[in-house]
Amino acid sequence: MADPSHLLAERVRAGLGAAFGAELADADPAIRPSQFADYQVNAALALAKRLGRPPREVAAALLAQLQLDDVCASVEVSGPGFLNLTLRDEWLGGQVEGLLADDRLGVAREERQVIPIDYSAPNVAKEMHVGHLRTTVVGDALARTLEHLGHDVIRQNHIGDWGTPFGMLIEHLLEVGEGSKEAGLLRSDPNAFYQAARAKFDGSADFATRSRARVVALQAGDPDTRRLWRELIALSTAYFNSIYEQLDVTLTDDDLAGESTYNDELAGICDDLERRGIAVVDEGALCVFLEGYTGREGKPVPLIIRKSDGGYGYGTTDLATIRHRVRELHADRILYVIGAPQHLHLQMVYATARKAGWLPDTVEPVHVQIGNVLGSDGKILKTRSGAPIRLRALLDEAVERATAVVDQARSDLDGDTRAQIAHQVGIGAVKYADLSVAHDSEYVFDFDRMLALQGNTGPYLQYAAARVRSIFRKAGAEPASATGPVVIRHEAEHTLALRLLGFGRVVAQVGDALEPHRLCTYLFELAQSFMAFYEHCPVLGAEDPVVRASRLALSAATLRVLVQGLDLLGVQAPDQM
RNA sequence: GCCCUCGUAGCUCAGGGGAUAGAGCAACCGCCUCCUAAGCGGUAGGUCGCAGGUUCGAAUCCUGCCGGGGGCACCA
Repeated sequence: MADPSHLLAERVRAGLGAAFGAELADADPAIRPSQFADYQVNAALALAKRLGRPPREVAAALLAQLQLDDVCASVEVSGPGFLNLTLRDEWLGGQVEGLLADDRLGVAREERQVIPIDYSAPNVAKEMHVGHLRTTVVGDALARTLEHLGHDVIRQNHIGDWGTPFGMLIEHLLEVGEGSKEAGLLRSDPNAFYQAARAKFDGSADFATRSRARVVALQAGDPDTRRLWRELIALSTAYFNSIYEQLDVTLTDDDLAGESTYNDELAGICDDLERRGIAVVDEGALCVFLEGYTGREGKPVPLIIRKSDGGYGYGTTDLATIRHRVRELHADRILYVIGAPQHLHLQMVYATARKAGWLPDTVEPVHVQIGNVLGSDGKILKTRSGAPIRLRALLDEAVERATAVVDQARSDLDGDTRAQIAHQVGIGAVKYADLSVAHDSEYVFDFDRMLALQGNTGPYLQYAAARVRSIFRKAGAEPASATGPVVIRHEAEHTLALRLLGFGRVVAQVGDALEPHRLCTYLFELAQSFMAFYEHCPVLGAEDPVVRASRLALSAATLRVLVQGLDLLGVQAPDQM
């Protein structure tokens, strides 16, 4: 375990026991990062009252019993009763050497859980928008991170591939002809296809009638209709995949688990719930009423599982989905990386599934709420209102802007190399922008800020990694060959080393709290620490070969943590920038 | 009306019981004969929405209020 706070906590507990008796040995040592030292121990303040002694006296008594000489260069009582700990440079150096010898860089393997993750979930024949971008990017980062922690992640792309709009879409596809240029829009500009179908539906009573009939045929399993439906899906998934590829997202066709997957189970679910009295017919619809869910005027809010026209909504498919994930996939945790507005609905689905016995207490469903993306007016950014932003256009523009910068900054490189870098930087910038803010907070969408290439951004982290690589390129050495020994003499080295040791803890936190932005914050601070080190501590120019070897090792460790961390986020690190 | 969520520097956001509340952007001042200046160092900028409460200690926990956003029966 590379993270120093584990060891410090152990030592402080032992000290507490020695100073105040065994019954306090299990007290919270309250080790925290400190702005006045490497760490601070806050235990004395919390224990002062319990012991009936002044906090500073408690701190002094604890200090007298602490055995930290091998780890800390100084331990002192400070302020009202804090203990400030500063780690020994030699100890830190040894820990970094340990990190370099560890191919997991201090990330512990956790007890294996099966974790289906529901994310991305775009709709067939529709453009992916900024909302999809966020669930896709956040979900993918969680999938990568949990996998790295040793879990069995099952990606579930719950695409919208069923429902009444398909009558209209199929009729439109039939009219424009399969293989036509119009049909090809499904791959490149799905909204154009959808809107054309919609326009016909709204403008022609005859078309609308045929569309409705087509829905019936689709549900009845009419072979021709089914074939056309599959064609729609094939074209749409080609579009999704092209976006995923551009975004460097790990989703593939193997992860498709669309709504239609559960069609055959829906009637059975309804019958079962109705027979057991969990669902009742109300105003013609089959509903589940749950205690504690009331809406307007105190009226109970139902989870509708069968509409009054006999059709099924997403409540029913969501129940089928959760049952499948428990029964067939043997899930331990189920992640729903879905928009925050759906929180109530999901709570009701979970509660219904629990009531039906499909979701045992041992299985934890978690809604990873994705905050709405707002326009500059502070209102929700919808594709309908205002100028819709096509995801494809957004990604292309990100790469274009990066291209302009790379072309200008690195005219020495050939065109292909520059294009490759621009792609990694542009896409990385967009993904990092989505990942670096808390997933449940709403944020104001701003092209310029998202695509900015300075500050707390993906490109800043990529640049830090590129600078390390540049050092090794210049040295003609491989990072893997830089193994130390690590001797720390400069403050910037000390700070960098300390930072490096925190990686495993942060990754574990991300897996636990499901908050990738914590990893972003960590990596940004690591990159900042490296930048300061880079400015103040010449690596190749170091005269003392021992110092040079040590700094190379610190650089190598930084590179590995940065690249690994960025990889967990789904962001690539270019070789040079 | 009920429920969820947010309110922290001019802007975008971290921080979710501990010291003088942080970062980026924007502003201002410095730094390329030296491993990539997409960088580094510094200055300035905040009654943490308001009011109570709990606590030795509250931006953080509790209650109320104000303000923004969202949700609340057949679109998913």
